[in-house]
Amino acid sequence: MQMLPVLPALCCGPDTPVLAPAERDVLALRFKALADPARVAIVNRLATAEEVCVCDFVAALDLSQPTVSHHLRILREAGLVEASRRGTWAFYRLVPEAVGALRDALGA
Amino acid sequence: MQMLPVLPALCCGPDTPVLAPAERDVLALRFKALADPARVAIVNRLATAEEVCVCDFVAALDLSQPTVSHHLRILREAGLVEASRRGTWAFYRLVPEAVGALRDALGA
DNA sequence: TCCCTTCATCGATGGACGTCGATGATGATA
DNA sequence: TATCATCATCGACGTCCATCGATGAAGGGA
Repeated sequence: MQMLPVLPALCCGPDTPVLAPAERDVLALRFKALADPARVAIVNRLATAEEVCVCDFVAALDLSQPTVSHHLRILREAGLVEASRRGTWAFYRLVPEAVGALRDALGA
Repeated sequence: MQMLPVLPALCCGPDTPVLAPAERDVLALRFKALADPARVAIVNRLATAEEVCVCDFVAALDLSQPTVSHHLRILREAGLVEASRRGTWAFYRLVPEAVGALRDALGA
């Protein structure tokens, strides 16, 4: 069998539909929220502590208070954690559904 | 009961041990590998295609060939994908164990 | 041998990110 | 009211990252 000269050789067939750009962006945004050692430590701590106040994170991590607040903000905007103020302190806890959705994205 | 003035009030008890720094770093590095829409799309495509050549990624994503090669390099160094050259083309496929380990890190 | 295709690497550039000190907002205490 | 503690926001600085054009390495075909 002879090949057509205008179609020299193909490594793969026609492309299958790609993941929708919107889904790619939201998934990347959530993974980006975990793409930092400090934020990994925060989520890990919340996974076993139910509820943790900011001052505890500042004491545990070796970071300044504004930096810790910055990381918590990123996790909050990604929907992975949620905060509630009681008196002087702010307590953070995990959002299990968001973490579960991220886990599902990595395969059944 | 009256409180000691030098210990005004505490929001939480003594800190529990944090996640080991080495583990935090390696987890953050792998999540960072997924913290980009292009790389999310690459992994998603590999999850349903078994083996895909670079030229297919260049055609599917709206990025230049060097940029695609750059993203594939990051995923390779994170251990999430592996490559093998056959003739002119380079084929990439997923490393299921690495993806599974990342999924396990998000909860049992 | 020469040319073409595929892919990786290099160098540069613009933008995003992590970090901190300073400041502001809010609640508790005296 | 005045003061203190907790926490969020702001502004700035240094570094890392995504992107591209240009170049190089390697293989296939004429």
